[in-house]
Amino acid sequence: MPKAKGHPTMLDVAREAGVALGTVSKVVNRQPVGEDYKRKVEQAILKLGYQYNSSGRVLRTDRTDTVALIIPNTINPYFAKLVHYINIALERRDKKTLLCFTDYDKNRELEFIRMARENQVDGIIALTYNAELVIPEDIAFVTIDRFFSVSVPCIASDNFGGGWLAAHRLYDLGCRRLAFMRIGSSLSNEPSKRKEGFVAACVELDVPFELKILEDNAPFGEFEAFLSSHIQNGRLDFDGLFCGTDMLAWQMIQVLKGKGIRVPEDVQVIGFDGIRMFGTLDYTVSTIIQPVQEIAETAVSTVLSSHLSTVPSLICLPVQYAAGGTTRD
Amino acid sequence: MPKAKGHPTMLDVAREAGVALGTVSKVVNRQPVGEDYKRKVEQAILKLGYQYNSSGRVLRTDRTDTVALIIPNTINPYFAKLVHYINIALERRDKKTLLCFTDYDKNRELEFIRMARENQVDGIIALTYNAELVIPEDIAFVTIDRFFSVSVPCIASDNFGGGWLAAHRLYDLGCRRLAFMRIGSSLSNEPSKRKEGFVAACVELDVPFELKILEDNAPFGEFEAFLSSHIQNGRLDFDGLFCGTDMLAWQMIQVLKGKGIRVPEDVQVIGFDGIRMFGTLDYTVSTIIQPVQEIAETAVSTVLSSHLSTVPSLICLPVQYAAGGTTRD
DNA sequence: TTGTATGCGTTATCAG
DNA sequence: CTGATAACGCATACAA
Repeated sequence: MPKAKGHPTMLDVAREAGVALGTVSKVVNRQPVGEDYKRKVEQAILKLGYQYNSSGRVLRTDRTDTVALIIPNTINPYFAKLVHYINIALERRDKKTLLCFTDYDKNRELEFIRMARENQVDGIIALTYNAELVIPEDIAFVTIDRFFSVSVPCIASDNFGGGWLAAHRLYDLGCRRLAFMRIGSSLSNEPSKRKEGFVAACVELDVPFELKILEDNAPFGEFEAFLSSHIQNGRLDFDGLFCGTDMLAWQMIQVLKGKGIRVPEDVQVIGFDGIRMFGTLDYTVSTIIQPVQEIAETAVSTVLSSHLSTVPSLICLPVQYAAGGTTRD
Repeated sequence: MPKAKGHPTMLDVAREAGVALGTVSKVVNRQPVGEDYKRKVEQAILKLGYQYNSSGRVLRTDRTDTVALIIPNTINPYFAKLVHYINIALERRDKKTLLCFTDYDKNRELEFIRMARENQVDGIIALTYNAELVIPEDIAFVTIDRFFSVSVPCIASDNFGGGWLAAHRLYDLGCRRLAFMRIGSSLSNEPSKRKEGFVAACVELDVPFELKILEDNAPFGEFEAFLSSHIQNGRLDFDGLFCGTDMLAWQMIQVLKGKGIRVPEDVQVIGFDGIRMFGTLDYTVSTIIQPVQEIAETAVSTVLSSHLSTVPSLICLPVQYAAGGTTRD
């Protein structure tokens, strides 16, 4: 009979079944046990309404089967998708997800890492823009989109290839003068290679191009000014625009429309990310699709196997183009 | 000196500092301790690189400071927003979020609840469409958008009021014949009250209206057929449309455009949820905004205080209208 | 105040 | 294959 207070434990079950504590543990963990014993234990479990309590095992084994996911937020649809597929991938491996939104706050990131270690997580997957982040060596750590060092595996899209693809696509669609726009951290992270790939392709194709890159805190109006400066007599002087993200592409399209420039008739626009309306409907703009599911899957399998220390330090996964109404294909 | 294997524990710190184990515990937990002792302990912690390990406390106190969040996915922007604000609200109270995506799978829901209890979570917040779900009585449980019983607090928007508001708004904007469309579970959950509020307002305003409600598995084409059947000579025979969600509103607008009906010139459309482009830009359609942040805040404070058993069983939070380009305001 | 000792629920070892 | 018992790291009641 269980003690008055609290739930029954394995010991209670053992007493009820008339077997030893260890036997109960084995039954619960599906280890080989005599048929008779197994049945007796199972009956006792049912009778007492025993519920397994993992905190004992955590203390004993240091295994929580939990992975911490550190990401800015889930409002941004790209992050939301990432969180979704990472959780699914962990779920499939019987791991739990401890979720941490940083809102780009450096202190919060540090606090979360501390907390995660305190909770003995089996690993950490982080998407962070914190340049100064010091990554603990004694815990499995995998980053997304941001390379820290060879000892910390980083998973990302083929951002360079995506930029290259965008330029080529615009060229193939008839554009002969291109522009690239982006906003965001001056940090040299993987997504910044989108520009490099774009520029490389432009040079390769021998097509003239413009670049407009804003810092995080720059006033948005600078983009408008940039566009205005390229409009002469109501005509834009470039006919292909590649934006660092779908969101920026969308915003720029609104600005262009406000200035009487038609998309895709006057200028064709390609974004990056592969965001869909409401997550599942049409693409918001023509775009370079990030393989979010593959990124998630790779991050998870990497973080769970990273004790092997034979994992590559940077994994780039292939992107893909999709038309979304802002190009003439 | 810590034992060769593993990290140093409080006992190691105590030995290093020349104090008792209990004293270390008190310093770590910020309980009153003599200045000298405190300093000695802190130095020892630094010297050994001691890291607090919560698994001991969990076993000892049964407190994990963790809440499980069970939700279909994070692809749907409404869910994504909810996850975001719930995590933030928990964070602010120094609680951790254990994330579980069900993808509408009933077995997964049950599995997650079992897992959550196994992990001794302090409470569960669930958004579920499972009608048969049996909610454990011995754990703090709060639902969102779905009322189960008076002993399980449910947090939701004022869905009835939202439907009422939508009809009134359309009327005020000049509409004189209305329609309502919705798709989804036949389950009698809180969101289904959107229709009731809409109907009540139509009756009150003495304005004629149509209803088109599809089951989850119904072919989408039925909506198109419905719209087609209301088009005579290229003109729609109603001038105001209220949809159960922003997503449906968006889809219907595409269908209408395909049939040559202009929005908002020929028909004004209002959705429900308050979804914005990319989470932060313009509203996707004119809409009834759900107070997601308040829902999150309320769910969290309720689940954390639900041992008081004085909490109300249904809390409806006020909604609000916002123009989003699909109405003539 | 500080120190000591016990127990939380489980796993794992080792002797029957 | 089973039974007894010792950890695991921490909190806390109780003794000093």
